[in-house]
Amino acid sequence: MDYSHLGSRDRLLLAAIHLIAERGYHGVTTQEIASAAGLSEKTLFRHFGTKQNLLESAFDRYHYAEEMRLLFKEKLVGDLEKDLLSISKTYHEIMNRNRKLIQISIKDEVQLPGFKERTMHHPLQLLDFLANYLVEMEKKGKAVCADPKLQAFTFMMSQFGAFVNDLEAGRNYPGIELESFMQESTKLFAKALAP
Amino acid sequence: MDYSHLGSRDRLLLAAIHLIAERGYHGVTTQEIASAAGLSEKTLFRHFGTKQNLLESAFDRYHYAEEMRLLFKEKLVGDLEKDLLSISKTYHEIMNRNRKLIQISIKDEVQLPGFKERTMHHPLQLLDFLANYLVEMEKKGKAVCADPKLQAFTFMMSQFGAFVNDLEAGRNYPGIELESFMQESTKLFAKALAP
DNA sequence: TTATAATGTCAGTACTGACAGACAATGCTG
DNA sequence: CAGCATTGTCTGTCAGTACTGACATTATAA
Repeated sequence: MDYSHLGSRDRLLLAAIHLIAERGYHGVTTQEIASAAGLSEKTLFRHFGTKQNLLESAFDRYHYAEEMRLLFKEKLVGDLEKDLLSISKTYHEIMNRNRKLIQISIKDEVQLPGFKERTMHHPLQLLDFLANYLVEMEKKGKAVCADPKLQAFTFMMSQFGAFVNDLEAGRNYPGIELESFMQESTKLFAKALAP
Repeated sequence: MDYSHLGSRDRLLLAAIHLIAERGYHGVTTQEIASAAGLSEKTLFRHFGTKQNLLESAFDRYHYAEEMRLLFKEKLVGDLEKDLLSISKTYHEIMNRNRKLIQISIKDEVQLPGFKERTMHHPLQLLDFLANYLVEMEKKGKAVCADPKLQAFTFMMSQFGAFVNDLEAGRNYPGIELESFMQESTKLFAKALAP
């Protein structure tokens, strides 16, 4: 990775995220992180004091919910399949942008308080948005939802599962691309939820 | 955990699985594993030689595919929703029985060659089984499948996502139980795949 | 140019963790 | 009981690994 155009602090943060996501918190040394950032170990400690604080600072880069709120407010067109596809695409975009932090949070060997909470806060919100959306669609007669929350949850789990599966370089199931999964899964759910 | 009724070897294996699943390979010491097993560290090394070999031995306990093959051969009744529910239940049973090993394999900080392969081999087989099943159902006029492999994949991903989500004590999404998820998700897919 | 801030170097501390050897204690088994 | 296997204890080695301090070097900006 090339971090050369960034300031020292950012280079250290990115190197840490990259390496810890790959090998875990205890699997990486501060020396390695510093080298990957093209800096000395000393500089790392001057900036962050401790290894743990370095990781905590890295997590402050996690963001997510705002975009989703925007999506639900502005981009949906009232067509079940198209909207689900929009949601799916936005979801994967966000997840991929933060994929390394999410990887770390899944591995989660470090018991930094609030990590999981912080990364889970946003999916929870998405679940709410989606369930509400389904209720709205039902009112318009464009969907039938006996249990909107569970149905929204099922949709999210399929997307989440595909994302986790894709985390490991996506080569777990040969011949299946994320793109075509998004198409197919939204088509399936659109049909399942259609009146 | 109480391993007192087992032999030393098994106690060590179970303790290792338990602790490594929770805190990761590098997050646990051989000393801790031995103590958790109620044995001395020396005994651990007498049995396994190295920490890595201990983990490898633990992974030999992973099994999976045979049950699934049996399920597809004998337990399916030709009703889409019922069969999907059977599959879902068996899937979660197996995954839960091996949940700690799967957790380790997901965290995967250790690059023990063949770990991921061994745990991924079986889901791959399940995907095949399921796709074939859908083709059969289509022939009987009980399902429509434009792309059975992708559709099977979507179903599996929803189950896998729910499983991963449930891995962390299932408290990520309050108020949603795995049991009702299985009901709802299979119902949804049955409708999506119905003619 | 000069003062100041940011970085590097290097040696070192304190601690941890995987693993080995020697020997004693305990069990089981014939 | 005698013998053998299993385990415990204690001590130790060796290689990391987070983190520090002293001092030198470079870059930046007034």
